[in-house]
Amino acid sequence: MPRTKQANEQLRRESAAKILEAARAVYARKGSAATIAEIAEVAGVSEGLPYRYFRSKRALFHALFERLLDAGRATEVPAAAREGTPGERFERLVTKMIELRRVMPEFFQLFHEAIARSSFPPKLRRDLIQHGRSVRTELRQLIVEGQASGELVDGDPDQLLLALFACLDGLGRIGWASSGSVAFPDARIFLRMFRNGGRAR
Amino acid sequence: MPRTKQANEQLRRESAAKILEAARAVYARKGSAATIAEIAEVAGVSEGLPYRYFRSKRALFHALFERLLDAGRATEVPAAAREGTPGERFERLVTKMIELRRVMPEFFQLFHEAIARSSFPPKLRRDLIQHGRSVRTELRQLIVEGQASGELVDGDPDQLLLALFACLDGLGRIGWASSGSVAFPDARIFLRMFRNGGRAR
Amino acid sequence: MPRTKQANEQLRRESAAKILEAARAVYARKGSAATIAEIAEVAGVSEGLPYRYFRSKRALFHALFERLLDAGRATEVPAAAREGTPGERFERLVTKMIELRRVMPEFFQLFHEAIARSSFPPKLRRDLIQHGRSVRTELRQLIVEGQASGELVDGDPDQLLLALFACLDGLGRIGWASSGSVAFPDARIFLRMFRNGGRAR
Amino acid sequence: MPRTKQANEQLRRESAAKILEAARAVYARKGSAATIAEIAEVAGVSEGLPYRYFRSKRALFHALFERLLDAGRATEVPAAAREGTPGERFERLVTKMIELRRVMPEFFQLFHEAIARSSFPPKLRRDLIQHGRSVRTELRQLIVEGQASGELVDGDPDQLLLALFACLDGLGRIGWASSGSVAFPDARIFLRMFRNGGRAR
DNA sequence: AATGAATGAGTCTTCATTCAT
DNA sequence: GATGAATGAAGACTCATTCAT
Repeated sequence: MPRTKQANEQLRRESAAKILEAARAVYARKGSAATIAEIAEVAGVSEGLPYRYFRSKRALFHALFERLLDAGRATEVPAAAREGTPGERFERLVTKMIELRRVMPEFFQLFHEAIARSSFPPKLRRDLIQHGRSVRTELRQLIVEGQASGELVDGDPDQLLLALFACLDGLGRIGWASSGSVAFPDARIFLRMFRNGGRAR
Repeated sequence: MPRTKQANEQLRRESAAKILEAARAVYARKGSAATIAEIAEVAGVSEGLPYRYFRSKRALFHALFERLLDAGRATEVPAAAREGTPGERFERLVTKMIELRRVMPEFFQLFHEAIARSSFPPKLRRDLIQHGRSVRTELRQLIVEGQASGELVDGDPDQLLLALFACLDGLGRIGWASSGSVAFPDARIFLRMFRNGGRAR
Repeated sequence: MPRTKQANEQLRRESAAKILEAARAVYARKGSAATIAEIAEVAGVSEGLPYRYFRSKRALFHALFERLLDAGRATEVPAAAREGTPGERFERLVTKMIELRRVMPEFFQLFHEAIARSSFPPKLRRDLIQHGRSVRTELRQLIVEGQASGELVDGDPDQLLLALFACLDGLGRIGWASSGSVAFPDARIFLRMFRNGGRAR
Repeated sequence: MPRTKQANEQLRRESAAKILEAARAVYARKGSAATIAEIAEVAGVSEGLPYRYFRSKRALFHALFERLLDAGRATEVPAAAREGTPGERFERLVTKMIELRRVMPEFFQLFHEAIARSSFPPKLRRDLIQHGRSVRTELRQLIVEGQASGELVDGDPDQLLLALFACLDGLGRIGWASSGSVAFPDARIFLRMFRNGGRAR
């Protein structure tokens, strides 16, 4: 007697998940030199199975990346729209972004691959870049407002933004390399870069 | 009539240099998906020539990386041992390190590949990690001393060190991605993270 | 409660027939690039079912071909042995063979595959060739007799036979390509090749 | 010292020719089930070499087919444009076409594959079909004219055309199967189908 | 009896590496 | 010293076939 529809769906979902998870793990270790054979081995399935779920190796990674992108978008966007002074909102948003680097470093790793490698799926790449740009725009706006209110340090907003993203990128890399096992610096250390130093001003 | 010894030497050195430079350029664009065929084309030599100078593709990249490592070591190490208070030496060293990220980002890109990819030549990897560790140790020492002298901000030195390296990593990535063409944040922005904000200002 | 023996038999026969029919349809479209997956889909059954009825893909096609061969044999052989002059019997037989090309072109398509592809099941191939040879022998005999009686045109009987089979092959191809939908030339056109044109007209 | 440009070109031409010739031979035997491995073996080269000359297996066959098409076009087209009555021109052209089936049956084999298999390269397919259509049109015109002049037999020109192409297709198949080794029927046998029988008309 | 998820051997394809010139 | 045609091992991908349900 054939399996029930539900049982089959369940099986398929589990297999696809196993393969995606294995792809993530192997990709983390080997980058785009990851082989299907190794992914299959890590997933504990045959070499052919990934092709029943993804048209090609490329498509498998595409699906993986899209999933990460979704996860990233889901958490990051709503964080800024809140009450409070510009400085408070800036600090809250930066703290949130640092936390994200700790929790899901794959997303940010991916972000950089997408920008660096021209072989990356163009649509996904555009999405990622668009996403990055919108976050950047929002942060710059907060910096300018925070400077006006005297909460944030003076200086070229673009330089400050660049410095902030350097820190964030670096944190993403640390998170990626250590997979959450290593200590992560406290957000307040970074906020000191931006807070208007002392009352004397 | 054969060429003179010197002329031959000269030719050899030029060819090897052309190939290494091409390898660097292609590696920057394609990562480890770089092919010998493309490197040869960029270098303007035949597909077979790289094998007269390097035993294998691996050896070619090994040589490339070693060269970068040498360049990195040459500039970075001597910079710290100098007179001045711990805080001054710390700031000088950090400024220097930031400058290096701008000038030779390949080196730092390489550094991270070495750590991330298990396929990296082990000896070179050890060298790189050793180098990183020594820099790290030196900086940690300076932080501790700077805190003692009241010049640097209080807090867990390891967290501060981690934060510093996050910034440096991020700067390396920015430098690598933009190949020197984009604005680079001023070192003083980062130093604000570490300077004891209260009185000394 | 199990189904009755008869009901089961019935089911089995229907499934096998569905699969064979689907195999024929897909084979017509894709040739030996036909896949079991597509045949199953066309038949509206699962991918695994064909293996309950046929040991292998090869065996499935073998069964299909054998069925076609049976059908061909059933209609073609008895048609010739009849009364009348040799010329009349020749014309009757040729007309019948032309008609067959129109009605079941698969059989003749198959015939040629069998001869051309060395991968064809040898036993079936032998049967097909044997069948062809016997038809050929009979026709040659009729040509010789028809020439003796003055009804058929003079000339090398083997050349005439070859010409006849060229026409028949071509008609088979036309029938195969058009699947019965296109006009088919009248048998009398071809008979003109063989009829002794001078007096009897 | 490197080979001269000419020597290299010579080598390349020879290799490409060897591979194409092997492809033709294997394709004749196995159809589209031909493998690159076998083609390479027949050509006496490595499995990888075909890919230095053709982007893919498909492209290799495409090149092969195009070459056959060129050869076919080169000989067939000019044959008709000549003086003489329509009947004479018709007979000359048909004789020529029959001869072609004997000399280069691959071309006509190909023609049918192109029409039957939807996987065939579309552009090439269009070319082949276009070529076939133009020949067909020309022959039909000659039939109509020949009927008007009383040289050719009466009857539906389309049926006569169909009968003619059936013969030609069949002859192509005979030529293909036997590779020139077997006797080929005389063109005059076929012309009898079309010649207006006797003076009595 | 039937299903369809899973397997793995066989092909296509790429590319580091060799070698005749 | 240099070239680039040729090799062949490794990796992507397909699909006939198996098997748990």
